[in-house]
Amino acid sequence: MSWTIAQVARLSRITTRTLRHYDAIGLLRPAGTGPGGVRMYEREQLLRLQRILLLRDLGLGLDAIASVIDDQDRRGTREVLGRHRAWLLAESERLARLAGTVQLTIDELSGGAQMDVEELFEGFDPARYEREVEQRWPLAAAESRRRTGDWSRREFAGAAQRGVDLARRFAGFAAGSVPVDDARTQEAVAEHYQWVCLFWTPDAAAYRGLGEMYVADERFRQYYDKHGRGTAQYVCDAMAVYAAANLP
Amino acid sequence: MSWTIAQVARLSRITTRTLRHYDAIGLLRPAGTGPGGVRMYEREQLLRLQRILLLRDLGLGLDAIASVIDDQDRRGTREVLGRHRAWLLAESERLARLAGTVQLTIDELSGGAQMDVEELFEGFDPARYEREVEQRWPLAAAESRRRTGDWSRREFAGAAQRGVDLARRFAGFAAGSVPVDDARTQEAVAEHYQWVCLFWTPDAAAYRGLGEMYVADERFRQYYDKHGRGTAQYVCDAMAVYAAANLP
DNA sequence: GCTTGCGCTTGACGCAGCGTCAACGCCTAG
DNA sequence: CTAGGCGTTGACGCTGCGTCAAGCGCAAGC
Repeated sequence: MSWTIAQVARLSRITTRTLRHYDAIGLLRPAGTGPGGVRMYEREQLLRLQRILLLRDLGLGLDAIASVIDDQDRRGTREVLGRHRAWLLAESERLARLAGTVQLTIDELSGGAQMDVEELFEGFDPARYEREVEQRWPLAAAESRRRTGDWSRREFAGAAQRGVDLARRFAGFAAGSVPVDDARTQEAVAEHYQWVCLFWTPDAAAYRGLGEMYVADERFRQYYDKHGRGTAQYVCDAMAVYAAANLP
Repeated sequence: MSWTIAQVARLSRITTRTLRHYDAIGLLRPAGTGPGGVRMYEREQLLRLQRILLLRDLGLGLDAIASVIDDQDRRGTREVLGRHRAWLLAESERLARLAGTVQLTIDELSGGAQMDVEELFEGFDPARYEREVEQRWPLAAAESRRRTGDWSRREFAGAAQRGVDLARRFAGFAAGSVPVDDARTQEAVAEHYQWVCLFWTPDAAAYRGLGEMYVADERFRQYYDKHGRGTAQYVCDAMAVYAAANLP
C-alpha cells in the first residue's frame, strides 16, 4: 500500500507543503517516486512521520527531531529531550516574569496618567542636585558642566517615564536579591548612566556621589524606596560598582 | 549635542546594524544627516530609543512598539500592553505544559528501554483482535481484511511508541474532563484511526466495536487505564463520536 | 480533438529581527 | 602615499513553512 502526498497530508492533518519541505531538508524522504516524479509514501514513512509530528508537538526544532529520530540508542534522545525540557521551563518562567513586568507597567501607566508629569519628574532631575554634588566633590564635578537645552514637554515626559522604568527594574533586582555586580543589574546601571547623561555627564566620583545622594536625600530615597524598601541603597551600591569599572 | 550611530550604539548597548534597521523601517529616524549621509542623533532620538528598548525588553514586536510609542493618549498603549500580557501568560503556560509532556516522554522512554518492546506491543495490536471484532460485527469487519506485511523491529518499536503516546494524550484529555467531541480529542482520535490503519482498516461499525473492546477486554482496559482511571471508557466514547462523523 | 479541472511538480518570495559579509567613501595620522 | 577607523548602502542567511506562479499528466465531458 502506497500513499500520495495529498493522502498522507490528509491522514496526518498537515499540508502538502510541509511534506515537501521535509523532503527538501531530508527529514522525511518518500519511499520512491512514481511517473512524473510523484512522491509515493509507504508505511515506514508514515511511522516516521508520526514520530516527527509527535516531537514537533513537543516543540522541538526540525534539526533536533532529525537527530532524535535517527539516533539509534536512546542516549542522545534523552539528552536532547532533557535539554529541551530545561529550555521550555526557563522560557516559560521568563515569559511569566515578563508578564508580571508588563502588568506593573500597565499599573503605573494607569496611575501615572493622573499625576502631573512634571511633578513626577520633580525631585528627580539630577541636574537640579548638581550643585550639591559639586559642593561635596568639587574637583570631580568641576568640569562636568550641565548640558543646557530646552526640553519639550514630550521629551520631558519620556525622560520621566524612563526614570520610573529604571527605578522599577532596580526595585525588582533588589527584591530578588540579585547581586549589585550581576550582569543584569550593571546593564541597568549602564542605562541609568546613559539616562543621567541626558542632563549631565558625571565622571566616576561624581556618579558615585550621585548614588550616595540617592540614599542620603529624602526625596531621592523615597523615589526609589516606594517601589520596594532598600532600593535606593541597592542602586547606590550598584552605581559605585559601575563607576569603578566603567567611568574615568 | 549630537551623536553618531556608533556612539548611540555604544551608549545603548546595541549594534549599529540594529539602529540602521530601525531607521530603515521608520521606527527611529535620525535627527538629520551630516556630510556623506552620516546619521546624526539628538537627545530626542535617544529618549525615543530608550522607550523602544524598554518595550523591546518587554517582548513586544517592533510594529507594536511603534504603535505604542506613536500613540498620543494612553488608551491604545494600555490595550496593546494588555493583549501582550495575555499572550505572554498563555505562551508561558503552554510551554510549562509542554515541559510536563516532555518529562512524561522521558520517563516512559527510560522505563520503556528496559521493557521488551514487543512485549509492550503485545496485547495492543488491533489486528490480533480482529477476529473477535469480526465475531460481533461480522458484516462490518468482513471486507476489512488485515494488511499483511513484514514489520521490521524498528517499525514495530515506532508503532508501539506511537500507541503509548496516544494513550497518554487520551489520558490527559480524560483527566482534564475535555469533552469527547472536543476538537483536540477528535484530532487525537483521527491520529489513532490512522494508526490503526497501519494494521487494519475498520469501517465505522468495526471502529466503534474496537473502542468497545478497549473497555470490555481486560488487557486493553489496563493499557489505557494505567495512565489514568476511566481513560479506556473515554477513548471508547471518543471513538464512537469519530466513527459516526467520519467513517463510512 | 479540445477544453476543463484535479493533482502533482519545481521555483521563488515573504514573514521577524537582525547578524554578517561585501564593496566602497571620507578623514586623519604617520 | 598609505593604512586604519568610521561611515555608507546593498544583499544573503537564519526558521518553518504559507502562498502564489507556471507548467505537466491524466481523466471526463463537449
